[in-house]
Amino acid sequence: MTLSSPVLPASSPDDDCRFVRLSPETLQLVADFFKVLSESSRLQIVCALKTGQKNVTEIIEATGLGQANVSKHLKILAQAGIVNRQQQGVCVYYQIASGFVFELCELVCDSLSAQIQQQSEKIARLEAFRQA
Amino acid sequence: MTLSSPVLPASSPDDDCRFVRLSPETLQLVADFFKVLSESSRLQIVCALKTGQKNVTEIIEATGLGQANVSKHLKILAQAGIVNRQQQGVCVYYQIASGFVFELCELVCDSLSAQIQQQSEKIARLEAFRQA
DNA sequence: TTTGTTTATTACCGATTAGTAGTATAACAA
DNA sequence: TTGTTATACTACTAATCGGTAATAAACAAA
Repeated sequence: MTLSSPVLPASSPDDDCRFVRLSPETLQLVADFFKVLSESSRLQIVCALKTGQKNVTEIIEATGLGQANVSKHLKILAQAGIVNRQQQGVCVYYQIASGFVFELCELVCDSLSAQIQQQSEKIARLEAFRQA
Repeated sequence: MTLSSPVLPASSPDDDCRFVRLSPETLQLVADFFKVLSESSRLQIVCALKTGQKNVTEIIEATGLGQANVSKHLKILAQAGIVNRQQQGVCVYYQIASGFVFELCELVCDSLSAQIQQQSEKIARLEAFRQA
């Protein structure tokens, strides 16, 4: 199951460039998904849920964010399919819908680390050159 | 090379939850990276560069975006380390810095496809239930 | 020099959004 | 019923951001 859904074009086997042919509408969907993850408050909430489901109050305590704020962000995360909502009596519990989010975040972390590593090596070389 | 850089905490071998322990500052870095990819115009530019390097004029033609707009987005993409800048005479050529971006986008595409697939199956079941 | 081309930058407008205070609603307990 | 707790919702403000027109700078060609 990759890109065989009705709205996303199918990829041919000998084509490693399927992302190039995506329509503007599909790109907008992808961009919208990235936008959900482009707010540190929402990433904080996602992190707080990594160890298991939490209700809203527990999320508020874990993140230090305001109640209305958390509620708003949870709605956005739920609409994006990143978290699931489950009512249990008075409380509403939220949990990560798929570990996929963490895959994404760790890929970005790795990339950022590599980038920073490269930059510091470049600076070190420049420094060595300046000394000589 | 994963998270051994100075600013990002190292992960212990038996820990598959390194993302949980990231500091707010690191989360902000990750969020900022996602924000760069959260605009369909920038994704269009990335797509246009998938087949190889292009100068600004070629990118403008490929995407249909305005010149000032493309220039601004290219600056943002370059600052994020997603594209590389290379001056060749009068023209400035840009190219994708790492195929990593496409990995990310295709992961999101796959996830969105799966999501849409699930939703249409759910609707189909509801429809079948309504008919009966 | 003058003209045209390529790219970057600045200033501005309109739209979006994060955070918050206040309010509403729903479930439960006393 | 009354009060309390948990969550959601509704303006509202301040800040951010995308798109664009205008300008500038660098360079090539006539």
